[in-house]
Amino acid sequence: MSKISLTKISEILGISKSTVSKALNNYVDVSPATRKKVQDLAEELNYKPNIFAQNLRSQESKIIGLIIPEIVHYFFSTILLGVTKTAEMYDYSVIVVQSDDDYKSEIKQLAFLLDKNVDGILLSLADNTIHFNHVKDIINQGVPLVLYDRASKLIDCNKVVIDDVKAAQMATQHLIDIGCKKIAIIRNQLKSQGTIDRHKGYKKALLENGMLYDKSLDFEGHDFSFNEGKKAGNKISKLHKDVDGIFAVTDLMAIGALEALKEHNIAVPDQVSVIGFSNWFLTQITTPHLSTVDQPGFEIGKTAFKLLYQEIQNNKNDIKEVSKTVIIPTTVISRASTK
Amino acid sequence: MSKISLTKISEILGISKSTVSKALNNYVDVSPATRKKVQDLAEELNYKPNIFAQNLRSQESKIIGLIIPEIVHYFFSTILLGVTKTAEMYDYSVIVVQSDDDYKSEIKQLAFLLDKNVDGILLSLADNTIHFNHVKDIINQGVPLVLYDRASKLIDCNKVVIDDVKAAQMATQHLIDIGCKKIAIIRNQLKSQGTIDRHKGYKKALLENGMLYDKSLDFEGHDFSFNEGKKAGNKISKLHKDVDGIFAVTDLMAIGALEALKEHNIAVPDQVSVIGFSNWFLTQITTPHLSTVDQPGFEIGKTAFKLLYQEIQNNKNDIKEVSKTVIIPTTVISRASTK
DNA sequence: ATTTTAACCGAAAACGGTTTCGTGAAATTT
DNA sequence: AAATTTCACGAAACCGTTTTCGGTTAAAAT
Repeated sequence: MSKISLTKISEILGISKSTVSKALNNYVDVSPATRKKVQDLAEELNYKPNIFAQNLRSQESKIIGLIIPEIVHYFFSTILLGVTKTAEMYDYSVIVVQSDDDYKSEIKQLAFLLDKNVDGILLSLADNTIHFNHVKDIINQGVPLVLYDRASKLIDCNKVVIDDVKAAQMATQHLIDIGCKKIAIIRNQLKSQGTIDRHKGYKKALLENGMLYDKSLDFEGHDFSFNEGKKAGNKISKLHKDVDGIFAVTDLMAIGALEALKEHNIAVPDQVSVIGFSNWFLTQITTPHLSTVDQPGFEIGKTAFKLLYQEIQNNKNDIKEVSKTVIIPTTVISRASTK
Repeated sequence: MSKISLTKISEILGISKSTVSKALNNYVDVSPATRKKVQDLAEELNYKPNIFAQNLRSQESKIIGLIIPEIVHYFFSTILLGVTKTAEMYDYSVIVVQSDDDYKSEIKQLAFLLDKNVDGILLSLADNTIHFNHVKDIINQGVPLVLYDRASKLIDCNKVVIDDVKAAQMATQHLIDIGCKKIAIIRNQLKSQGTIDRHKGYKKALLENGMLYDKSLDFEGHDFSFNEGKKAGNKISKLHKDVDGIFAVTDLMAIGALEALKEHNIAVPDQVSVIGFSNWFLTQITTPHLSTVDQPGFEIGKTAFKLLYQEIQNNKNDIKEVSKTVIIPTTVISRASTK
């Protein structure tokens, strides 16, 4: 009934536990005969080394911590999946916590994870964190940490992000390519870096195609919800009957706009083309299906883990490397809402 | 730089590490004076006990494993959130893995978690697991395990589920209450217990209201996707112009049906009322907003953790309790799609 | 026949806590 | 004053593994 240990096996076989350990770990200084004896018995008794003892010895847990601003969220849960699936392949497991997109909570969760002695941390910054000492402290303590998706230039560490400017530019370019002449943008306030960059990308695309940025076509909502998107869509329908393209910085806003256009009997894509951002599951069940920018969450999670893993290994071998930032490419997905 | 340990503190203070340990853990047999000395120094040096050592001693990790069929899924990610938030309050952390809704993978993931020495496991059975020895074995080994959402009567353990029969019955009853006389059901094949039970509930509601179950109003799809829902919606629109109520066993199917009705210019809810199941985020952004049955994921996750926690405590104290099944109540959410 | 080398094994320390048990001194009771 | 109890502390075992460092034997080289 009781768990079997190295000592138990050594007692049964009448050899020392050092030898048993070595036999199981394929050390050279153990004879083929005893090695076989040991391995056979271990197999028979279904021996599993005690992880707690191994952890204590090696001072590592083979567990990483993942801090997510909001777990119940298509994009972030896709990242979570990418992280766990990749971690598994390296025999790592991941414990997940949510920061509720809040600075104070983020600090708490970091402390929670450190208390649990994780080998490293994956962090996406909360929306309202503007000071970074809590993160810098951890990095200075020598704990491997990589930022994903929401990073900050003020923190020197490995990061994996997308290029929001370029992605937004490509989305806008897509509208231009299909012939749109008057393109509106729907966004939330210019607070988070993501929104700021997407706004930049929109303007950049216009500029590079010799089109003027028109402030009256720039619609700002209070957040990036369905309702704010719908409000903006309503305004566009009423005020700008000549708008023929809409770029919304989130899929949710785009779908809101779609709804508003429908209510004003404006045909999509015949009169107005609409493109969103993120490629949420949602976009595949709207009518018409929504064109969007694919933000590959799984890939981001996978890459983030790999970076962290590398950092953990380097740490063990006292190797210092300069920080790098991996940019995951995004692609425009053209569906029925743009033509 | 190096981590500070009990021994280090004891050396600085010139007392034994036993006393230091006792001082920090508020044992009675240590004088107030030395207790204060120790606690002050520990505070000053920011001493944190080494979890690995504690784990080895206590043979517990304060970590539980959570197996989810599909992480990127509104309902399941809500459960995940409920589990982690509750676990935190008990100073437990949770490592998450995905079974991909597959029996073989489920077995692997269970082994993975056991290898990690988790204190207990939360499991939602994969769609295609019909043998349960892998689960029973673990329970017989004495590992605390509770099933959530997708459980089986053939496994004797703690469970937390919803009453699908009752929930579906209530949904159908809601349609009846608002005056529907001819109610169709849209569902997938009668394979998973969930679908079987929801189908039962539908028929039960009809029966109890003296309405006849009409096989031609029973629409079976190949899965529970948007498209299958839409197909069924199309058939209803063509074949049964007098149907005035639709119960779909998933929100996704309901939304598909909504789409089909719209394309046939059938007004919802004026001509047909539609109700879905699960209360996904989606249901709040359809037009009209979709009535549905709330399946409280957070509550399920929370309760599941609490049950598991109790089981872990009982295990430590050699208490055996009979298994119980907690049923989380569901509620009908009436929105614009039913009237 | 003696020395060197290789092959194999085990004792013991280390990781960092917790907990039992024993001991000496002081305080209290007879 | 002698016997008893209380108080404060420390030694040591323990959790289960890994790994270093010697040591013993047998085989090979001189």
